[in-house]
Amino acid sequence: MPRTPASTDVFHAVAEPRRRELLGLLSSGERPVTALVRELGWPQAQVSKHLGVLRGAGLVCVRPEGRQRFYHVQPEPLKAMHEWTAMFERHWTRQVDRIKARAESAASNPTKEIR
Amino acid sequence: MPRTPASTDVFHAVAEPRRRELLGLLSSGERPVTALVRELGWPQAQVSKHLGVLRGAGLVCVRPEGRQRFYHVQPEPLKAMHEWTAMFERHWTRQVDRIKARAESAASNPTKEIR
DNA sequence: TCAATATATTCCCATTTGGGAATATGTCAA
DNA sequence: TTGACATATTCCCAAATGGGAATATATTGA
Repeated sequence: MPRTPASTDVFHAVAEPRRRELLGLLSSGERPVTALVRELGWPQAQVSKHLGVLRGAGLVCVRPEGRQRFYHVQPEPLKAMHEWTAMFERHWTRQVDRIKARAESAASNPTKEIR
Repeated sequence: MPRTPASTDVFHAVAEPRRRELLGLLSSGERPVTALVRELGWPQAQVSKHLGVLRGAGLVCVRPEGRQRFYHVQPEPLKAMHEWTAMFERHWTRQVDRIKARAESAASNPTKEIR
């Protein structure tokens, strides 16, 4: 059974907190690698490697300019993730409803045990 | 540098496609392990192991009943993921706008090169 | 052409991961 | 108590992962 490698799978790619941080940074605008290295404070090799994974997952795109490479976010795959999680939206809204109902019931019956 | 283990981190937990499948199944309602094994067709040990990871990440909850254990989705952590991806929403909506604008411009200037 | 700059890739290593098989644990029913 | 059933855990293994250090590649300017 082949596992889905982080190098091509969006979910795996963003599972790494560092890569989320990197993406977050890029979300505020296109940047060359040097800028990322400076802002993140990581070794350059690591930044490049993480960018490589994000690139493989289609989460970022490169625009070469001279000897620099400007990276920017490619949001499509994240949209898929967003939609997958949305599948469970009704669960958490329902849960909030339950909690609210419980709180209200507790407020009107102060002696009653909360459960 | 400690990595975030799949056993406690939501993003890692959900990075595994099998676990997404499992969650998807559970999203349609609480079930005992036996039912999951039957519906998924995986070895029982694997189902239990994946459930263990999901449990560790707070994504599912157990309700013991006799010798069975009923699992159900615990949506809170997914909400966090949903919100994280939402951070990039403006990117994909903007991108759609760009694509639309391009298509419209192409439609009104049929001879112009698309870029 | 040569040196400097920007970035990617390679090699090595410790750790984690998921699968398979076997086994342990807990619960019920006879 | 004993055996069947439901589920979790352990052990072993091959593969993948991220970090560090070093090195390769490409581009620009002197």
